[in-house]
Amino acid sequence: MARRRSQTPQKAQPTMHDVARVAGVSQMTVSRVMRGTGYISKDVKNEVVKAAREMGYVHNRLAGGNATYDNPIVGVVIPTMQNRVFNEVLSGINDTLVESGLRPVFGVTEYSLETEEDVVFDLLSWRPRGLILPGLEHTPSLRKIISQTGVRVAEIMDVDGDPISACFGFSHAQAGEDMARHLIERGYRRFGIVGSQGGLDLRATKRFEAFSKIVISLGAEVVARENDTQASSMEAGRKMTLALLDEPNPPDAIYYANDDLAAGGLMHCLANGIDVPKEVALAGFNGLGFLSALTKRITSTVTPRYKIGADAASWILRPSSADDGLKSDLGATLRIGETT
Amino acid sequence: MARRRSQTPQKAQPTMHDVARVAGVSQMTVSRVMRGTGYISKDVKNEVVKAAREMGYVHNRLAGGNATYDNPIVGVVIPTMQNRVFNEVLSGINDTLVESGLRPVFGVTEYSLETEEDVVFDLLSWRPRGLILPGLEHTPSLRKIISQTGVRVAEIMDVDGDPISACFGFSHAQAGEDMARHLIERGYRRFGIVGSQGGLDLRATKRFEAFSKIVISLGAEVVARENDTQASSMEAGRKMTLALLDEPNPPDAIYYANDDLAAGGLMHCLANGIDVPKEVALAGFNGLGFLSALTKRITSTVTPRYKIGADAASWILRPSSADDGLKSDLGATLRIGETT
DNA sequence: AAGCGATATGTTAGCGCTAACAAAAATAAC
DNA sequence: GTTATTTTTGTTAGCGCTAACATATCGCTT
Repeated sequence: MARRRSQTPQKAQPTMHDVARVAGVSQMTVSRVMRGTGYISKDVKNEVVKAAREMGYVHNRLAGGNATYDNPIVGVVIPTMQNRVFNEVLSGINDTLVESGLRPVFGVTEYSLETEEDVVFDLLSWRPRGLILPGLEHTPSLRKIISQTGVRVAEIMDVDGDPISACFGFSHAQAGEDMARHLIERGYRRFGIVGSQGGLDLRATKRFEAFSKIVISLGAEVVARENDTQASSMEAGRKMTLALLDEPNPPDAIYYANDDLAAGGLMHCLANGIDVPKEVALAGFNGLGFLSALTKRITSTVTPRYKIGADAASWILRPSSADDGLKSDLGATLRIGETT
Repeated sequence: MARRRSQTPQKAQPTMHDVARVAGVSQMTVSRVMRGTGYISKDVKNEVVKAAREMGYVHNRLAGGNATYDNPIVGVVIPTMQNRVFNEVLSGINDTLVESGLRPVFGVTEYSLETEEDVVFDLLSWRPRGLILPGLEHTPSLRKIISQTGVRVAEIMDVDGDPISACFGFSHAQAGEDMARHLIERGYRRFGIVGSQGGLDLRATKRFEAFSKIVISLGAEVVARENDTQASSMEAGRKMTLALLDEPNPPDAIYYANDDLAAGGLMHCLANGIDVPKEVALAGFNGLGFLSALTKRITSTVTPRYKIGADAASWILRPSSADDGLKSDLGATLRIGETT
């Protein structure tokens, strides 16, 4: 077994050298067997695999990565873990990476660009093969360190702006505009807007801005806004809907930052005998699966969450940098339900 | 800048040696500054930090970890990403680890013990400081490699069984029993059981078994079961509830594997004018926040998800192995709502 | 002014692994 | 049967970093 310079927290692990001795070959041969590269005879391979298994040897990719400057990991930054949207994005990323033998290492920003900076710096210390970041907005320091290290960066969820190298998402401005036009067409004129995260969700803000702009340009108005500082949830949606509809001149349609908030709104109406969409129309965002389980199908914008993750991951995996400046708009489509 | 043996995928990164040359000190001094250990004079420290920042130097923890046999990472294995329960567990893990400068590296098993084996093996190749695994059930090979490597393992979500070293969770048997007693006490006698993941969720199975046992021992019966192979969701819950209640002799109470399924059931009843709990009672599991946003508060068992993650992570961080064999029952409490 | 502990920096020898090169051994070509 | 080619193994040097062990330098006491 490997000798140690100092006492370790764990048991001393066998090294390739140890395996090599047991299998009666050179350490390099063990290395080749482990990586499955170069020429190895069947017999030797079996011998090595057997010895390794018996000894409980686990290939040390850290040392390997150190020797080759290339580690099979990708740094993944997300704004929050408390949101099922990112579950699906992460699934797409994870599935794609694992297929190629890579692993994601996560960092969470809690919607703070300053935290994002710290997180990215930390993730870079793992010398990842690439980075996946949320959105196109970043601090100057972040941009600087990215360009200094030359790390491959894929930005996701948004295409309204200029990517560092490549971005995968859809246009939030377009989504907001589409929803505004749809609601106006249906005859609604007095709009409420409900968000969360205290406006830190920059993508939601983009949707709301585009939405408001169109609404106003078409002669209607945004009469009320609610923006909780907490994380988005059905509870928050229900609470804010109550607040909005309790006012003297309530809106006739509410545009929510996402489906959870909208579903909360629907629950409020259901519980209080408010007719949807007669008394008030509701529209969400994301087109999550659970909407189909509610009593009324909520109008929403369906976003390609899994695909965004999968595409971003496979772009990172692609060695070519020919497709720099790539703006991949995966599209978001309005899905009209029974609440508008 | 560092010389390279071969062309690299990324730009050549500066090394400590490069920073040292620019700052006019030895490489070891840079190492000390980066890690904040040993004696360093203010002037030298500032000089080094400045040089590093200008050059865009990022500390290479891989090489460091290789030299010290100790990497600030923890391998985290979860059954699925498509479940908000794990979001909260992961939040607890992540918050706790990040506070101590560690990072989680994830693996997903999709509820397969064989996949778990592969995932753990892969995670071990990062020489993590510890491993967090879901549940107490694992394959023999998995157990073998764990004991051979001596890696620190925290098992989470369950305490019904013997942990490898320590476990953090609650008793699913107890939770199932509590729910059974509550429902029996309320007068329900004909039970339906609704699960998902095709029975692969071993913890749900434990709850259902304890539930059924108590139900039968108290003279009532389980008249119907539904167990979708898909992932758990409101949609699946609604669909299975329909199937259950469409039969000739429907149950008078349904015990769901989790809140999403139960909420789906409530939606089905709501949409079809079925009185809850008069015609049928519904009970979920987990006590997720969104339950409070529904039209009726669903009876459920509240589980300490965040705390499970946080406790498991801080146990990994604790160097002492004195608390081996630790079984930390964080408790799950019945929360009676309006659906039973 | 010598002596001392505390502070501050440098030197050396690796960590476990892989790229690159070298050298055998097996096979094919003629 | 010899040479060219392919397959199989080994040797050497080094990745970027840190533990352990020097070696200075400083401030302070007596």
